[in-house]
Amino acid sequence: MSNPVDSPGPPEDLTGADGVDAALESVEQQLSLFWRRARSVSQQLSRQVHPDMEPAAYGLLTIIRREGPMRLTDLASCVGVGKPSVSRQIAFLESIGLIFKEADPVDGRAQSIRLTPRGEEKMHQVQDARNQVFRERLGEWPVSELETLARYIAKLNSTYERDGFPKDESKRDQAQ
Amino acid sequence: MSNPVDSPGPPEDLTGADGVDAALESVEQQLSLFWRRARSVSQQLSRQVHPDMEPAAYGLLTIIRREGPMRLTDLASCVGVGKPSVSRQIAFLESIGLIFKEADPVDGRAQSIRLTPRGEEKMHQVQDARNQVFRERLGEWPVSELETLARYIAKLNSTYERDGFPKDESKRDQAQ
DNA sequence: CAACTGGGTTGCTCATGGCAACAATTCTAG
DNA sequence: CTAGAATTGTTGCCATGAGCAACCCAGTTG
Repeated sequence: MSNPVDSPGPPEDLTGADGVDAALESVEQQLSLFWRRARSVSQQLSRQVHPDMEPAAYGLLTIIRREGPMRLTDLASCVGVGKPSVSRQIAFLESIGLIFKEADPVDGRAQSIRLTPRGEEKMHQVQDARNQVFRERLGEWPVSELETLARYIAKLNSTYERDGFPKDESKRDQAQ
Repeated sequence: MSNPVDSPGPPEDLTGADGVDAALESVEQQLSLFWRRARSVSQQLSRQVHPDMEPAAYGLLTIIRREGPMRLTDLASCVGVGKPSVSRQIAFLESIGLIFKEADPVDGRAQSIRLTPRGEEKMHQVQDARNQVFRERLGEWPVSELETLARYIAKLNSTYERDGFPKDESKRDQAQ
């Protein structure tokens, strides 16, 4: 923002803040639109791949699977929502046998949430199906673009991280 | 339950599709995370810029502003949600005096939705404030990345378009 | 022991959106 | 010209997901 960089590649030679402003506006609008559409798409997708699997639940499961057993609070803070929501989701997932809660031997209050074998299995199926759908939608994209997109969104996500979520306690700061 | 959706041995020809697969998975995960986080961020943002302005309403207003007066159905299809949702949002926006509905002289059923002067004014304020917030968050990004991000998300959005939304036109009530 | 802290759950409410059913209007046959 | 189809927008009912507050239970500390 401070420095009008001589971009070697792209020819967008807009001077500093102007270009940033325009670009920010584009990002904002596209993001806003995407956010709104994403709901129906995500529900649709979830219903395709597995009717039992709620869209929100899938996100939790991927994290648990990727990060290994973790406590509910960590999970909540990782996904960026409050504990109550996660608690309910987890309760549901436990009720259908995809995860189980294991008491932490060290800390009696805490609990390790982990996938059951059936959960692992289902995740395989669902991820397969999801991958297929995504490939139908984005398969024609050049790999480099996909990678870039993933990287940028990850960057976006990490940007949100440093600002704090309604984490229910400790950091319930309300940006004012 | 038994498993009605098992796809037994689909041709897993990963002929060079490995990279695509991995990239798709990244995109999927980041998108999933983003979608989940975006809600709280968006609400937070909306509350900052203007407490009266619901997150969803803002999206509608930007579109109306950009595209000019339009009918409710077009608006709904443009934003990718059903008519009922938009109808309610619009009713709310009208109740707080940001838009008004003008009867179409040609088609008695239709109505042109347009911004009131007050709506224009408020949009200015809100957009200013939003821009500021976005700049705080993304201002350090190189312009080229912002532009690329915007372009990719736009591409993503257009990808969804061709697939159709729950547009509510497809299935109609079957007569008296 | 009591008091405090931190992990998780539950009750209530809100925001958003879908589907179905509806009223009002226009269009299209016969 | 009139009956039925189609379209525009509205409303009722319900589902999902999330937040806040209040609560319970286990550990920690004095």
